[in-house]
Amino acid sequence: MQRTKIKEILYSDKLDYECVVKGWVRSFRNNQFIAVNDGSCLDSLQIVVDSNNTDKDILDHITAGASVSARGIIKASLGKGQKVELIADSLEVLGRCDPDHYPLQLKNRPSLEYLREHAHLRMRTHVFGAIFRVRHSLAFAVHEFFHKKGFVYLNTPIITASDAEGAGEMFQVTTLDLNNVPRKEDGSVDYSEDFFGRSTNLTVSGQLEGELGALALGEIYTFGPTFRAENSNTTRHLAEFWMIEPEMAFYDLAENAQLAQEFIQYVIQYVLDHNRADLEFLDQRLAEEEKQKPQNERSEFSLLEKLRMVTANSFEKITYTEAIDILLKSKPYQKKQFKYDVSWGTDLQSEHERYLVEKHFKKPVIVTDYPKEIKSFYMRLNDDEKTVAAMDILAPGIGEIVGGSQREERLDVLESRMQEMNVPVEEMSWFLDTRRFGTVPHAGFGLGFERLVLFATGMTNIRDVIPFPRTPKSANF
RNA sequence: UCUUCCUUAGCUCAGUUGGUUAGAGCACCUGACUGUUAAUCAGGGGGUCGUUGGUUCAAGUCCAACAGGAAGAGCCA
Repeated sequence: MQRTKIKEILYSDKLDYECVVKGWVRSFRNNQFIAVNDGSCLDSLQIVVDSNNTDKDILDHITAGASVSARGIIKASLGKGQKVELIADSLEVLGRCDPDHYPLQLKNRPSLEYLREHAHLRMRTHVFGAIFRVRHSLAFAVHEFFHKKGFVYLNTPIITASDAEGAGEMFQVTTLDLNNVPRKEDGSVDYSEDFFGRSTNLTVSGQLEGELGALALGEIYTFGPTFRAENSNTTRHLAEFWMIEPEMAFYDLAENAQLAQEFIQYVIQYVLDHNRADLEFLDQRLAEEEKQKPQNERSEFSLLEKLRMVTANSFEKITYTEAIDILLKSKPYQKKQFKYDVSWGTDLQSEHERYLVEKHFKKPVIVTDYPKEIKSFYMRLNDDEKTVAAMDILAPGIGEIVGGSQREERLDVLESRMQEMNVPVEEMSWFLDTRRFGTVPHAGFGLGFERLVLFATGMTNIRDVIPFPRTPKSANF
């Protein structure tokens, strides 16, 4: 008999039918009730066993973490905690779980840090089960959103020879023997002997290749792994993360910002519609965590309230110049509570972004038109020649979740910007070809998928929303 | 990379101004229990106090270095 998933049983009104259920034991109560979870949903199914008529050897091995298979009839539950339960006719232990050595003792509420060190098993817990089901739904919604809009999913290379992307330190990819590196006469490494015949790295962004796609297919998006070898030790940075990068021909900055907002609202609405139980559980988890904090640090909204606010309201849209004005007039600035000074021309610091998003507007904020000196060479120069058509979307609790811009499509302007910022023009000739041959105005943005998952789940550490986090000094599993 | 904090039983954490044999809850083991809901009840076992060095009559407690972890900053998504 084929197994039935627990989700199907719990989310259906059907009764009095026979089925087979397989999963992992969460708890065994009163020598009679086994709570079994199979990962298909947050809740467990209660299996009722007649212990007088069950082999003692089986009963002795019904322990937390053991895997079991049970066959029986689904009945309306006599107890109060659940609607239905499985009255078992037969019960089998598929895989024993020695409770003395099993690292997950869920009744002890192990800390997130402890679970992080046992990442190979943490997906069996309520919290991580919920997180990774929400993560899946978000990924699915990303593809659905772009597909419905007619975007082409483009796979940009993971290994790249371009070192001019300028988005951060790169991981080198090589098959050279590091104990015996071939050298040229001048002592430098001879990369002509390397696998690709040149120096290569893991990608830090698929944007430049994405632009090539957009200037042929119209609208494309990438969704793939991205690598930064920065020594960043924060709750919002990973060395390996997943980035979504749409790139659109014929879009200007305003259309770009509009798309980004629509996109975020769509995927959040998708999980509100499809992951209700998981989000309610994460909402409660966050509420309990908030209770531990002092009153003035607590969030005034619950997770579900925050998510509904994001889908229901337009994001606030301001220019960099307006943001500086707001900050200069703000109480913390006038009371000299900011650690960093505020002045036109310098980048917004975390404390400034947090003030704008969490105190002033209390919702996601799109900041546009930054000074050209603090942004990348490929962003389109505005007519004032001081600012570029850039946009960052700042989210409460996360900070920068989207970074994007209208791209510089004018060959002469782009070349002079590259020279100003010491970007090797010759090496980038393939990129400049798009501007030489049939250039068009276009725009795009990058969104850190894990930061989106952070926002949707209310988790606070990015290492808890990716199954196997890679951070400096840590690449286990 | 910088700053600050943390490391005591399998887990979560107490441990006073340095002072005898380092505690609790849960988990675990033994037993009881057929309507439990993180089941409950009775009994039991379990510790090189992160590592190394130092101060002291005496260090879980004070000092230093190292290791691991966390928070914040910078960089960014």
